[in-house]
Amino acid sequence: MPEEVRDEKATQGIQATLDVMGGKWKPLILFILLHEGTKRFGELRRQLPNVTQGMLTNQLRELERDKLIVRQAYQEIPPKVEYSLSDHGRTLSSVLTDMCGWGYKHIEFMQSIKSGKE
Amino acid sequence: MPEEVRDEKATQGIQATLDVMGGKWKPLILFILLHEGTKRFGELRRQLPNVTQGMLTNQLRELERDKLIVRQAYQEIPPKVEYSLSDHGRTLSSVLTDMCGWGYKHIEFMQSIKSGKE
DNA sequence: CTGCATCCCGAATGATACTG
DNA sequence: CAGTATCATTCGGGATGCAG
Repeated sequence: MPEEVRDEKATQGIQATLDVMGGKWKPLILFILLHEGTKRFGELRRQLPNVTQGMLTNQLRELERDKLIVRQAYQEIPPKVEYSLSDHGRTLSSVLTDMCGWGYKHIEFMQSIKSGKE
Repeated sequence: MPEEVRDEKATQGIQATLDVMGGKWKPLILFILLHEGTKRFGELRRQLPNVTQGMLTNQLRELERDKLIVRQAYQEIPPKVEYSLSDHGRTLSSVLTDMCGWGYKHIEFMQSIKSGKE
């Protein structure tokens, strides 16, 4: 397989991952659902003080569309909606963990450089 | 450690990773440098037909700022500049590979759903 | 050959008010 | 409580022309 094609295919995979969890709040939402299980809309909202209702709804809709989370609505008054990771969403766990780990090493690396300069 | 704090820290790491490789062309640039080693500016440009000069320069500058790649300029006429992964940049390899792998599984997963529906 | 500066656009994000 | 609608804003991405 020519290099260009292989590179392009590799990037497709990475791009797909980025498309799915690249939103500004998606990583945090996924992380919360991964570690704390099912959450109601209001609970998520309270745990994400800087996210507006509209944005939260938006991000949740996209995650649902991409089959990473499951939305369960109860037809009650008052309304009640619960979100949880799907089985497919749980397969993101290792990637999420890896990125988290690398990110921390990166932050430390940058700080070590900074302090070394000054 | 309270849940909110742990979540926030976890997200910091993920966010740092996203900041660093989240640009539209960065994953591909990193992948090429990872697999093919040092490249001249013009070579990269030819391998990324859809990226404008300006964007390529931009992305390379950011990657350099984040210490993922090394820029070596030769003071010649005509100018010659080579880019290569730094040691730190190479530590991204496993993350890149993981994301690539998950992305592909995701693409297949979505296609299996689509074909199942129709 | 390589890179910078400038302008421009559309998408993503965010604030606010309203509804079942 | 959960969600929609609308409008403002910010920002990444892209085109073009110039420069060392």
